[in-house]
Amino acid sequence: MLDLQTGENLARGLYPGAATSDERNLAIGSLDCTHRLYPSDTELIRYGRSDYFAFIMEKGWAFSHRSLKSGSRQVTSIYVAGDLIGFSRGSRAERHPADASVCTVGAARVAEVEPDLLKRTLANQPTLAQAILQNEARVSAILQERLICLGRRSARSRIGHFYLELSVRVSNADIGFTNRFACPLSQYVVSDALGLSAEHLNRVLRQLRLARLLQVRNGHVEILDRHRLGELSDFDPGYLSLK
Amino acid sequence: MLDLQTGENLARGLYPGAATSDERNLAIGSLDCTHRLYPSDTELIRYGRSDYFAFIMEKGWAFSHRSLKSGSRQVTSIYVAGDLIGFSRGSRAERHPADASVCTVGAARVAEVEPDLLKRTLANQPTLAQAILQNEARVSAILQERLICLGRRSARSRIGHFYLELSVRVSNADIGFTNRFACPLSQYVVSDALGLSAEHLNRVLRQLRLARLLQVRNGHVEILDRHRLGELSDFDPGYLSLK
DNA sequence: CGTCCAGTTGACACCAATCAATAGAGGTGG
DNA sequence: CCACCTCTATTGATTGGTGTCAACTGGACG
Repeated sequence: MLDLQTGENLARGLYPGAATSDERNLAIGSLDCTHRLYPSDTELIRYGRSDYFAFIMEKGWAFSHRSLKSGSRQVTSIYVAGDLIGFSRGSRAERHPADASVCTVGAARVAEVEPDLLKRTLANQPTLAQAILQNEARVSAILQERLICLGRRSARSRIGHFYLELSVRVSNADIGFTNRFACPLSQYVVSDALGLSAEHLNRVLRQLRLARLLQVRNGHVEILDRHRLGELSDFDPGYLSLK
Repeated sequence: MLDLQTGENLARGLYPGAATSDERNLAIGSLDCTHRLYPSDTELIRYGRSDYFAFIMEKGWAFSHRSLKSGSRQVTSIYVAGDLIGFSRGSRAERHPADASVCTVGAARVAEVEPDLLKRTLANQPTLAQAILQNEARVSAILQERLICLGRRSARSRIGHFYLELSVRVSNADIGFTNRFACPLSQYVVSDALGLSAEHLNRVLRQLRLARLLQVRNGHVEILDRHRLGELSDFDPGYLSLK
C-alpha cells in the first residue's frame, strides 16, 4: 500500500485536482506498491529495457537521460519529490522499451508500482487514468518549455529559466515560491540538461552571481532577484500549474 | 459522429492497439465531433486561451509553436493526418490555458471535439482514456527525441533526424517506410522546429543534397540514402512505435 | 596526505547566427 | 498576357556565442 502519511508531496503527483483526501484514498488505495530506499547514482530504469517499474519519487532527486554514440549526453527530465516516473507505461505495450535511462542523485526513497498492476488498475479506475493523463500533460508542458529553451534561448536565459522552474517545482504551492532550496544536481547534470558545456555553464553562473541574480553553491540554489531573473529568462510559471 | 470511413489514419491516432474495428467503434462512436475544412495558415489554437477544442487531423498538416518576446519562434510539434491535438485537455482544469498556438499549413480537414464532452467521455470510458494516454506517451517520446536533437546534435544530424522521423510518421506502418512524400512545411517552419536559422538550414540541406543523402524541393521530400542518413543522424525509429 | 571528482578559469577554434543581397515561384490585377 | 508583388529559397561575408582543450583549485574521503 502507498503510505498516505507521506503527505501532500505524494498526493500532488497523483491527485493534483482532488479536493479531499478521501478522493485520493479511493484510487491510491488500490495501487499496490513497494517502498524502497536507493543510494546515489542508482539506475532505476535503463534505456531500451522493457522490464522496468513505475515509480513515485517520495524523497530525493533523479533525472532521465540518453547517452549518444558521440559520447555526449542529454538530460531530458529532472524528477523531484512528488513526481511520477514511467506511469505512461500503464497504457503501452508490455514490450515497449524505456525511452530513457533514469538515475538517482543522492539517496532517494521511491514507491515502486508493478506495471501489470498499473495497467489493470488503469483499466478499471477512470479517475486514476485521468489523474495520470493530467500529470502527463504537465510533464509534456515542461518538456515543451525546455525545448523552447534549447531551441531559441541564450545560455543565460536557459540557466535562469531552469533554476526558476526548479524553485517552483520544489515549492509547496500553498506557501508560495521558495527563493532558497537544496539542489544536489552537479553542474555536469545541469549542463547536459540545458545543452551546454559544463565550462560554459560555470562561466555564465558566475556572471549571474556577479549580477546578483542567482547563486548556486554547495548544493544550494539561491534566487537573489526573482523578478529580474524572470524577466531575463522570459519565465512564466503558468505551464507548471498542477490543475 | 466521427466518420469511420476516414479509415486507418484516423483510427491510428485513437486506437493504435485496437485489433478490430469493432473495438474502435465502441469508444469512437461515443465521441461526438464536427468535421471542418480550414484554409492554410488558420490558427486552430491560440497560446494562452482556454476556450479551444480538441482536434483530430484528418487530412493536411499543422504545427504548434510559441513566439518569444525576442521575436524568435520555436515550433514544438508537427502534426500530420491521424494525429491528435489538445486531447490532454480532457484531463485538465476548464481554465487551463493552451501552452502553444497551433496553425495549419495548407488546407486541412479536422474533426473538432468539444472539451466538455471529451472530459465526460473520458471519465466514463477507460478504454478511451487509456488510448489517449498511450497517444500522449508517444507524443512525449517524440518531444523528448527532439529535445535530444536540439541539445546535443549538430545541424546536420538534426535535419536528417527530422525528415527521417517525418518519413516514418507519414508512412502507413503496414506497408513500410516511404522514401518520397509531399511535405508543405517551409524552410522557415523547419528551421524554427530545429532551432536553426533558415539560412543555415538551407545551406546544410544543400550539403545533404550534394552528398546524395536527402533532397527537399518543391514541397517534396526524397530520402536518397536512408541507411547512411540514419547513421549520420543517429536515428532509431523505435520511439515512434504506436503500440 | 594522496586521490578523486566537482568546480573554476583562460586561450583558442568553430559552428551557426546575423546581415545583406539576389533569384525564383506563385498569385493577382490591369 | 504581362507587370508587379510577396513569400520562399539561395548564396556570400562577417560576427559572435559557445564548445573544446588544457590547466589548476579546493573540498571530500580513505
